[in-house]
Amino acid sequence: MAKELSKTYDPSQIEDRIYQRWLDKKYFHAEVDRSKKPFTIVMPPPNITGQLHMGHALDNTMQDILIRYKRMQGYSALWQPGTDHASIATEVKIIAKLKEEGIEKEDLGREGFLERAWAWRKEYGGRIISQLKKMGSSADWDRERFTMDEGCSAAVKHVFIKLYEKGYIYKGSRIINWCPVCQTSISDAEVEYQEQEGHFWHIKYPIIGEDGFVEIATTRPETMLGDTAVAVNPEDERYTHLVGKMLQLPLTDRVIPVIADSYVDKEFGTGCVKITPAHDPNDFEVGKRHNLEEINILNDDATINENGGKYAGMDRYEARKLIVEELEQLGLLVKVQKHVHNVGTHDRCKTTVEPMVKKQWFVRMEEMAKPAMEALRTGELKFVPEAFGKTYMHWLENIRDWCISRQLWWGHRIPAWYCDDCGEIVVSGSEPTVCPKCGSTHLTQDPDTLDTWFSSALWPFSTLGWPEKTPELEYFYPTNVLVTGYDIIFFWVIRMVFSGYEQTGQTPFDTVLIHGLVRDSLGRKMSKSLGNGIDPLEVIDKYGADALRMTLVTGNAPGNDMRFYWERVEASRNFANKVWNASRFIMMNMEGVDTSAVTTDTLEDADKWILSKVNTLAKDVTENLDKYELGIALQKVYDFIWEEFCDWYIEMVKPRFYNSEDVSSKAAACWTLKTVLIQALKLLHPYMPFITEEIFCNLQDEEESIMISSWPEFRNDWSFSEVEARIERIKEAVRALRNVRAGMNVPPSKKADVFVVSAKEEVRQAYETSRAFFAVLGCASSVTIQADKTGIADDAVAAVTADAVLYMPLSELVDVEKELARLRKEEQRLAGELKRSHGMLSNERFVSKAPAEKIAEERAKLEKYEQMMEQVKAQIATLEK
RNA sequence: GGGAUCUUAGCUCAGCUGGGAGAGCAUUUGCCUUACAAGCAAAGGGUCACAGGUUCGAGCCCUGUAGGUCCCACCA
Repeated sequence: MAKELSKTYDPSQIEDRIYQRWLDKKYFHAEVDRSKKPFTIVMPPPNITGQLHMGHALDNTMQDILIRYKRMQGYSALWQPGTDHASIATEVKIIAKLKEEGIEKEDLGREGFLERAWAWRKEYGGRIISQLKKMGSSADWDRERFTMDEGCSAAVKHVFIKLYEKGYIYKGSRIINWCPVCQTSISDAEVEYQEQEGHFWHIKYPIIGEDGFVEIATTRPETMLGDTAVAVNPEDERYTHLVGKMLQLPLTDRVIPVIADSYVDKEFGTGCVKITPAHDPNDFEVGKRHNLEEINILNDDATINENGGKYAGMDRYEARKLIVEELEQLGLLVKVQKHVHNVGTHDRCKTTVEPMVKKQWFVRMEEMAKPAMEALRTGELKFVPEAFGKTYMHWLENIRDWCISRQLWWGHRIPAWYCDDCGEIVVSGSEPTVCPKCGSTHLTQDPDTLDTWFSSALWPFSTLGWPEKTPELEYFYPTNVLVTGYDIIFFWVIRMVFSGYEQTGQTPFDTVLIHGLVRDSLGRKMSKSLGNGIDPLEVIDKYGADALRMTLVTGNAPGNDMRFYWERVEASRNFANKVWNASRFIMMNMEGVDTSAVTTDTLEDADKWILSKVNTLAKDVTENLDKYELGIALQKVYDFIWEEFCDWYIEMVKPRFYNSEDVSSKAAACWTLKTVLIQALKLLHPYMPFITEEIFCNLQDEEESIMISSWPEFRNDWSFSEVEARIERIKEAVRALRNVRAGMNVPPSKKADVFVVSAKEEVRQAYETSRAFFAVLGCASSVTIQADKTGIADDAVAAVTADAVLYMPLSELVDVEKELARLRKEEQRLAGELKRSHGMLSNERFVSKAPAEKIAEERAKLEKYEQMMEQVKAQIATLEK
């Protein structure tokens, strides 16, 4: 039975209660169900250190919309949630917290530190999940996973061992990016380049055995301590005579050769390049080609090490300053130029990274990248919007081996042991007791952990039980759509795809739906340092989760960034209130009305019109959702509810409740209101789950929840195109009336007699059935429908529509001159339309080439405008008399 | 250097396979009409960056130009 609803919608009273009920009823839980088709989304696992921000809010809203939609369509819809251990991010936080307590990481030791880390996870790991719940997220929380839980850890080990045995994982001494603050290696993807103003130091290296110098230029003079050659281009005639000569490396007692390598650009700088194989990726390659010694001059904290001689112990920048000074004193500094260049920084802490040669674990990428590229080519994998597929491809085409070892404690420990006696590497799922090579029982496990993305890369299948062949894996995998921001395509999407193909032989998902960033109102990235972030929880607190969700998907195309304005949230809140009040109106009026006898045959024109409209809406919205056009679909629902349903239909129907004794008419209206509202609520539910549920449950008793009700489908028996056209004509007439009245500033309280004149019988018939609307919508005191102008005052105001002229005798209000001006303006407008229409139809090429449908359309328009023109001219003539 | 993307109303943005330019906010006018003033009715406001091209027809497709944003590469 209908209940009383409060006058304004108050989400805070409702959301938590509804969410709890959904949880209690287990609506979010998806089971393997062979009678249904599966639909799966894996949630990008938020970091356990994380707090909900607008990025999560957007990402999860989009996923929730899709999963709710599919669930209503009858799929067994699984939204697989979980959290990420986020090795480096978490470790940094824990270290900071320990520091507050005056404890160093090393004081605790590895075991002690991990205990603290797990305690942290226990304390904060659930925080972001509870925040996601505030958003209304309908993820299957019973299946919540963690990247370091038992299953995911087993999957990680399994993959590591498999790839190692296949030769795809190797340990090697290669140049990697080193963060001196976090004291760990990082992958190429984690290096962020920042443009910085630096200097270009030109330095002379003396040639041994002759009076002369080679001039080099560098942005990092301190690295000269690790120089083992100077290179020139083999085709550079300026220097060919120097190749093979030896140079004295200043400030050291090292002697280094001049070598020839095509890597050197003749045009750039002096054409001579100092080669530091241990601290520059390009130099590293050159060094390999020429068998140069790699001299590491840095400690892990970026101070100079013992290889730097007297500079040992100094910070890299301190050493740089001193070296430059000393070179100057020696007269070896030629000049210093200002130089803007890109400096690699660690994306987490923004520290300038140092390329260093270190022994690390790598994943060989070349082979695994192939199926990932092929997937996009064949269309097995697609991006929405498509353009991001190019970004994906480009990265894969230029992919380099992935450095996966991290000098951290929090994470998956690398399952490799070294024999203390013979150095043999043993990779194994469990701790080996003897060295298979020498039989020694002294084995030590590699201290390093894996890049956090190594486990995330397995997320779509590890969460479903892989490598076990679970029913879930078989049923829900491959998943359907992955929703994420464009900023983590490289980190995550690509790695999931190649891992999916390598481990399961299939793509992990067929569609990647990309969204942009939520920026502040000035278009800046929301960031902690700027302090311009808006807390989604604050928005929910003030306006409700539905309003926030709606704001995040309104008027935004996939992949585009959006700006956050509080005004937009208000607009969303206003819409929620509109829906609330429309529902309130319906519930107030359906009390005691028996609708059991209503069939589509007993419906009136207006009823059929709105029913037909909502029917078409269902079809359109479904199509848009299937194309991931979430914003467009919502816009359509919004327009329908606010304009068609509230502003037109509800107003049309009021007389049937207020002044009518016609019980069957009232019943038809009531049935239509309720039916159409339910359809609209269902279409709105994925976007605004709370308010739609609250209303749905108050409105009817047959079903217990909108979220498990069925998605509206197009039905032929609800399609009335002729009635639709008829009512649209009536709306046009009402609008024309209102327009005229507003133009003369006639207040709504001033009612007027309305005469509808049309020579056509069927037109008069249509107005006859809709005459009541003119009173309620057009402030008419009476409506007279007739075939000609008999009995209508000459100075009555005329509103000309396509099929009729509506006259209002408002003599005392009418300023004839102003009225004539208005009509002349209308005449001008019509003349323009007629000209355009005539032009098109007299264009022989249009008539011969355009589709027949378009031509017919244009002819109909022409006819309409001709009729209207005739009427306007007649009215002008009448007034001019 | 390579690539992507954007340029549409005062502001922020939509605009699906080409067929008479839309929304929200803001502005102006009139309304407390018994669901809603978080509302109702109406109005003004756009050479769709610019120049070519394809087409019967271009905001949409192609080429170029200018400006903005982002990503990749990293010439020491």
